[in-house]
Amino acid sequence: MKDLIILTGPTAVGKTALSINLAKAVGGEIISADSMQVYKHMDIGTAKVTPEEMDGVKHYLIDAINPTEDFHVVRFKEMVLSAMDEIYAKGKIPIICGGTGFYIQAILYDIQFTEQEIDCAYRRSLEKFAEEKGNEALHDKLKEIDPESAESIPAANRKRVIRALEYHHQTGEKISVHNAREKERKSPYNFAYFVLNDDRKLLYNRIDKRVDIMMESGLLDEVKALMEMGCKAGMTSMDAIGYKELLAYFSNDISLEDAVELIKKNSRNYAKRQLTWFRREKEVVWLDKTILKSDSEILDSIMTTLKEKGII
RNA sequence: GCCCAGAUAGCUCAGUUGGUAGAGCAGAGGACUGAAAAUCCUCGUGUCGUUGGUUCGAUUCCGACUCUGGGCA
Repeated sequence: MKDLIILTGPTAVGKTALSINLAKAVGGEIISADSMQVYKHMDIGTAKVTPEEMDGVKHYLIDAINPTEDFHVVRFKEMVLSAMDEIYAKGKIPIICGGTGFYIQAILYDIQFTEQEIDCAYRRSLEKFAEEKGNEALHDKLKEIDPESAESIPAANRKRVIRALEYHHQTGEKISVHNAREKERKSPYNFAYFVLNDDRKLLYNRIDKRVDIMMESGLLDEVKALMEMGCKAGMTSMDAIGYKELLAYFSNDISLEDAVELIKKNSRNYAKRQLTWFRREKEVVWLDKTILKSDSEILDSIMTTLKEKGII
């Protein structure tokens, strides 16, 4: 079994600096598991690692695609798998670092996705149907073909209702069956899964402060430049926190002050959702900064776990 | 100093024709398997500013006091 290190945690907890120290300590290379740092030209708002911070440690999946492109788990998985091959070939250990729990899970448990390309036309027709007939009517369609999914997905969650219908449409299988099957998967890796966490109040303070720093560092100009490249609301990349709010400001929907407050709030809510995700993951090693006070203590704790697992 | 308006959940406020109260936001918990920084679900007891009075009963009516706005001097 191949070794794999995962380092994650809520936004602004301090993953980046730790990941680089860790990579140096174990002779690893870093693969970003961040749904927004993959995009070029989105540096300030995604708090992307700078080349200086990388300090010679190789990073994958950073600045990998253009913000006008679409990105999703399947693409992520393909790219990560090839990066991992490259790293193993060098005899190094891959360190997956980033805050997108869903992406991490896809790699860790080697979740299988369907081969088909997404059928945009079908998706759009469902969207239109919901727009005209309402979420309930769409949900009723799902009830007919896959009652189990309909039971677990609320009608209001249109996105997931659409995906469930789409899955059935493409494969003839119920997505509930697929989900149940994938849930049973055992990881093909000898892995260590670390979640860095801190006191909620401290974390929120750090988030608020970091947003102020982003604004001082020129986030407005960054967003303006993206608009000039053709980025607009509705694109996957422009759903990113820090970007969608400033886009709303530029289209005169909200004041700058409100936009900044919204960025802070959305970041806080996001951090909370991330923690909900990680709590549910099995075999997670929590690194609690209220107990492990210094960087070296955290690193020592990680090294101990890695030795236990035979990774180093 | 005088006049007016407020004082109710962390915040902004609603309300109770007198029977101890509820929205939005913030916040908390949860879900998630090709949009995931996305999308969605659940959760509201608080000396109703303090203190007297009227009343079977006051957060609600009356008085005084304190504080906060605004106005007049």
